[in-house]
Amino acid sequence: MGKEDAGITVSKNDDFSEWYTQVVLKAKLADYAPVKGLIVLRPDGYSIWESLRNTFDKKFARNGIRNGFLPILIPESLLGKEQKHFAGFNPEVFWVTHSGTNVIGDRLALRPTSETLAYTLYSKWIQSWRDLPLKINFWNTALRAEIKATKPFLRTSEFLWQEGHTVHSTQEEAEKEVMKILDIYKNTVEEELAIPVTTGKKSNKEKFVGAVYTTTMESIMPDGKALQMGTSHFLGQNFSKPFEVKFADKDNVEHFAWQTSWGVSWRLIGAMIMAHGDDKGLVLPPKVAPMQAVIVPIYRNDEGKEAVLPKVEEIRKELESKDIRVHVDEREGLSPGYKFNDWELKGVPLRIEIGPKDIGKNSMVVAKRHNLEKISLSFTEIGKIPRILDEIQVEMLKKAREEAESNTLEISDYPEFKSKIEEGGFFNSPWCGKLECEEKIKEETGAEIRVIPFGSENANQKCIYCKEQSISVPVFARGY
RNA sequence: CGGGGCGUAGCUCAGCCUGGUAGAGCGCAGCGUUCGGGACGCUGAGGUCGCAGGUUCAAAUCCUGUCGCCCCGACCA
Repeated sequence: MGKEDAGITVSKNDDFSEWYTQVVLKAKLADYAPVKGLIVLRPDGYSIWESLRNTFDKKFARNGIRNGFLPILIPESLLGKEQKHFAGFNPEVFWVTHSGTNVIGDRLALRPTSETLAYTLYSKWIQSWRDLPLKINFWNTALRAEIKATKPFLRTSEFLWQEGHTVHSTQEEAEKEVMKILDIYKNTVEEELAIPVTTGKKSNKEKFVGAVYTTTMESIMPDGKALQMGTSHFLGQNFSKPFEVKFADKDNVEHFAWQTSWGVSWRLIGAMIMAHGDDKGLVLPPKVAPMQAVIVPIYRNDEGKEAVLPKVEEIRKELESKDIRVHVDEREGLSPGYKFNDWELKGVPLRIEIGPKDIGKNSMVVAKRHNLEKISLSFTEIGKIPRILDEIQVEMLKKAREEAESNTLEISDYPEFKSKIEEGGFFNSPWCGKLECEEKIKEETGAEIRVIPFGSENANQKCIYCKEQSISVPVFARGY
């Protein structure tokens, strides 16, 4: 490849979709698998997932949630036990129908989600109020056949996620858990990935089919489309009844339990790529970056090399002692310019350049990936690096928040809604609560209710569609 | 599922119409010169032309079938 197409060849503004795919592939986060709709994670991509997983695991543990493991095959008889749930997933289930040449009678589903399997076991494990609450999280993959065009991380037929399943003795406690999880999701996504989210409830139409209600966090992407970042469901007794998840209370009366389920997927990585990337490639938030700083030594000849490398090594060790994930680019035969572009493509937050000039001045050039700013730091100021990384993390969230705000509009006039929806964005528009209006709006504009933000109840306005009294001001948007 | 396009080197593609030695650029390997924003020269490796049949003295090229992938229209994290 020549200079022109060594990096990202399209602009994020001109062809967002192509830009996204190129960043994923060229930054070496993932690659396509031999089977349509499936992707392979490469170490830099998987490392981001591991980082998120570690953060979530710590927060889950603090909340009394432990990890377990569930098998991938679920018999059809189990999957069909909760009818609405089953109907919702049926078109996209992969089925295993043979073992070798033998036909399997009760065919096996590759899990689209594990509620039915988990709760079959839960009903065995739970007998008494003393067994509650039961809170288990599962890191695994789910499989859902995607007929429509797929996109790495955003829509694939198999995706990495976590699914948490909790059981409680009271409705109140279960509902509290739903909110607690949503809160963990929100602060993790904002603090680690630097992506602002809007939390609230899904409409009845958009909720998880098996749930009493679904809480969600939604983000707006730079192309104006909404992306669901995670959901936390209150299941009520919708599953505990068919699966007989029952417990004897202190008064020795048997009750059906109250349940929750919740999940986030590697879609979060896709959101991170879209939210922060630019025309030079990926931009990683320091907290999840596999490498936080890369040192590029520069020298012309052996003498230069001998002068530069010991200093580079010294700096590397100092940074490592401060728990900075640092890498030295020792590749021979590549020009500094090539390396700069290469690391920018891969999104490493800080690039440190050390060459003969710097040795003379006792300083180094530090380039920030997120704003392409270059500063000079003396070798004695190396202690500032961790703080700079923290600042970058904060600046990235701030910038993403400003962008999201500028893409959020208050619109109560339907013609205006229709004319502006083409450009995308989050539209805060009053709604009467009726399904017909929600459906008509979707049909006529492609926009759906992404989230009804907490605290958006409002009876003082008129529904944007039917002009009757509003009950809330949901976020309408076109989605991924 | 309905409509269009494409399968030739690791990647992007030319060659096919009009059958006759399988090509280019980039990438890759070695050597040398380079090195502060995508350096250059030389040498070299790398191919069952998606697969299976057929026509022919001869098939990447023509015919038939088949498989796979990509793009556009109804569901989902």
